[in-house]
Amino acid sequence: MEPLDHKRVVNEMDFFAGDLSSRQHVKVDDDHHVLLQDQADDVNTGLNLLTSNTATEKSSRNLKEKQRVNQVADVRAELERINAENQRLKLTLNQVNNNYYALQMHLVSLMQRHRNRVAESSEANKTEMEDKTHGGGIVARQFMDLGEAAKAEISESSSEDRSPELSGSPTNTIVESMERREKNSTTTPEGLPHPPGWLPSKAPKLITAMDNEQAQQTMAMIRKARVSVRARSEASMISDGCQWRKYGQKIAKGNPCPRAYYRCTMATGCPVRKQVQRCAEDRTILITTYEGNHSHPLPQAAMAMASTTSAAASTLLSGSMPSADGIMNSSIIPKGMMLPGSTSLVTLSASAPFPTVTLDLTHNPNQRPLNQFHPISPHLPPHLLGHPIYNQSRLLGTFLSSQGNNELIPGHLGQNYMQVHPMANTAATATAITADPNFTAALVAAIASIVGHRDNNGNNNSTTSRNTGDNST
DNA sequence: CGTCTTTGACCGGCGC
DNA sequence: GCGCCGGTCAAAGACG
Repeated sequence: MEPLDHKRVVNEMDFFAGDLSSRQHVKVDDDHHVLLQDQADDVNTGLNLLTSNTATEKSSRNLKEKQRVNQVADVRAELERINAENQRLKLTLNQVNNNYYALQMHLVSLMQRHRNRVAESSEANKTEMEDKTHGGGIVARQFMDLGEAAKAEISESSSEDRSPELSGSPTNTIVESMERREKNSTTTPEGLPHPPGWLPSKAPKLITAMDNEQAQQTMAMIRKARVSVRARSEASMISDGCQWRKYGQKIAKGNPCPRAYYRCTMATGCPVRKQVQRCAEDRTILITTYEGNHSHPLPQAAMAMASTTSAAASTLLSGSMPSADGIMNSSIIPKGMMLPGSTSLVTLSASAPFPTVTLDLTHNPNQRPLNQFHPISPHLPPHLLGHPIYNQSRLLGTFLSSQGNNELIPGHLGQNYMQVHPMANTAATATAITADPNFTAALVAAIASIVGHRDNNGNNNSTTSRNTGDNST
């Protein structure tokens, strides 16, 4: 707490000069009583402190006493305010999560219905064409099969029969995004107009060798699209709701910390892999890189992460791909979680070996490492750092550093828990949270990625590892 | 005994 | 062609 400016302690002091709406004021009334007063409802908190201006020493003593009282009141008020804010954020987050999930289900069901209709109509068209062209139809069919194979390669689990839960995985979203883009084309390779909802590989299509090659290249890129999550954690792996089995470990060049390779074991044959590695520069930062799409329903806890990462991956590959390393201010964070005026806390990289999205959930590296195993100890973090692995991401924003605030609301990606800490450290913390939409957006996104853990009552340790130590990283 | 981790071997891509 | 490097495989061992 900063020492008070005595000159300001005349009649009214505002310890939160700036922006908070529900802050408390300390008032000295006409009888020299120090009153704690809430700006919103003008409630006298009852801390009447008799003051005197007759003797200088008394005045000085009283002043110190006032300062102490002010400090206590300040902390108490902040505690209450943060608690209220915490509750409000939790409620909002729950609502947003529910809405997002419902929308996702709705969208997938609509798409499935639409595709069924398209498949039926194009099946009829195909039969008609084959009847007309005889031999030519055979050639066409061969190309069609190529197209089908290529498509089947990317969406290793068909989007037709996957459950709505699956649509949250990164590559699924990308594939759908591709399909949407191709749908926007106006003609088929044969020069025929596309029927509504025309899909390149679901509906019959003549694919030239060139098209096929390009398609395969694009699809290979999609398959390799990655989402990287940087989080501060002392555990060997962050919990994301899925079950993983370690299948390898390597020392990668440029980082003395070993990189661990995991594959999803929630279903046999699930192609999803992830790499876990500590940041070379700051070993309290854990970098988790996801690749592939799940071939099985995801639990709610995993859905949250999948939603966040899929939105990120989708943004990377849909629309304009950055020609070089760059930052896109697009809504990586699912729309419902994005606050107005906020920018994404994500860095995109297209020049990496694979297109990579980095969600940075770390913050000031000078902050002490957190006790990973404390159930409520999180540090959430808007501070964006570059991607250490590919050395190509850029700083998106360091809004708090510009405000001179190094202390943030405690929050981090815990092994089993995620909870906004009920108490912030300083008034500046509270100010930063409310004032900066970027922080709130980051908070929401990060919480969303692990919110399911609390729902699971802590019984959702994603790893099946028996390791208790951090021996892999 | 089944499951999982560890770790050296192996493979493929890429640059020189 | 060769070496480097990232990624994966699979045998062996650990663990409950």
